[in-house]
Amino acid sequence: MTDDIVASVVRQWQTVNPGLDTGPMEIIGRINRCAALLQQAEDAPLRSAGLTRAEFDLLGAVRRTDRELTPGELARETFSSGAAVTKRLRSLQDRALVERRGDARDRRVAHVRLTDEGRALVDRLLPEQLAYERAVLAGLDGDARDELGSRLGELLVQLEGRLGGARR
Amino acid sequence: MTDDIVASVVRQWQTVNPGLDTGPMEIIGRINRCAALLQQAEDAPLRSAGLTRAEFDLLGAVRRTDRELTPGELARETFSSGAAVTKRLRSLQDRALVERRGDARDRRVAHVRLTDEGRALVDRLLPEQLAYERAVLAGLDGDARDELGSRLGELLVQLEGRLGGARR
DNA sequence: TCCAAATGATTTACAGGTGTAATACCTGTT
DNA sequence: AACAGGTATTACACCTGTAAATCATTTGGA
Repeated sequence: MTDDIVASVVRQWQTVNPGLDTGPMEIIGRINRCAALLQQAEDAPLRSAGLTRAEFDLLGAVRRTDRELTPGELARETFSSGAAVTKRLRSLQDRALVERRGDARDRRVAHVRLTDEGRALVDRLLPEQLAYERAVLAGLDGDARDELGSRLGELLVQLEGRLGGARR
Repeated sequence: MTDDIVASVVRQWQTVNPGLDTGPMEIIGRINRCAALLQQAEDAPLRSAGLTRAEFDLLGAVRRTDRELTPGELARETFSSGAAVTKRLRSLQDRALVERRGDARDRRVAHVRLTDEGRALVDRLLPEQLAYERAVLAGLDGDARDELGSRLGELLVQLEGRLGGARR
């Protein structure tokens, strides 16, 4: 049983400040650290396809909802600012991965959909990502995986409730 | 038992692409989502203290190791580029939170330490952060917390092994 | 009905942080 | 004395968010 980074960080804090209740770090520190490592690992294949993670998330959001989305909806769906979505859409449109269509009724809004190429790109990249993730998770046995997923789900519900988790 | 965001995203993918093995999303999607929500929540108190999260991480690294660190060590410790560390150090030094000292032997390297103010700031902010985290985690019972921490530790070891987790 | 104000969606302007790559400097070795 | 390798900084380009601007729609009286 080897130690992970967080365990050694916690030990350091305990040495330097023994009164500190470092309990939360064991969970939240690990979550942050896992997320950072995963992003680093998964960004490489995306970059080699010419995409940012944020761009991939945007394309994925359109793909999985299976209908046209407005920029505003995309901003909410991908948890980024409207301005960032605008810039990403321009770039993706220049590369013919998405198309914009104006709304007939309300000329303020636009509708975004994937081009065939955009859709094909997502459908090629997503299985790669999932395969990598599966490989990482193979180090845990099945019960541990199920447990982990459930517990994370409980925590995520807590977090969503505590922060304006307004959601459809 | 309510649904979290990831559950609904997974459902969307299953509807649109039933052949997809979305299993890994249940864990890794949740980790990413939790990390994003936590960072958003914890950045606010930091900003009101005039600090970036990255700056706080840097100060924390110096505080917990309890000795002077070089910029290079800080870059490795905080998982960011050397250039970013340089800029952060300048800014923190301008605010008198850290001090630089040149090495007598090897004049390439510098040694960074906290000023009294820097140390006081970390010691004021860290308990706040931990208290917030404790409040979030209070929604899970003790066994669930222990389980979650252990499982995340196992996963993190996997990830560190798979990526050059060179670590003391 | 008509118009002014309020509301709303999106885009543009600007400032700040980050990483890569190029640069400056230092050390130890041959 | 030159060079190979390591450390820190600077230059540049890019991405992001906040805030302001633009344009369209809806609303609430007169």
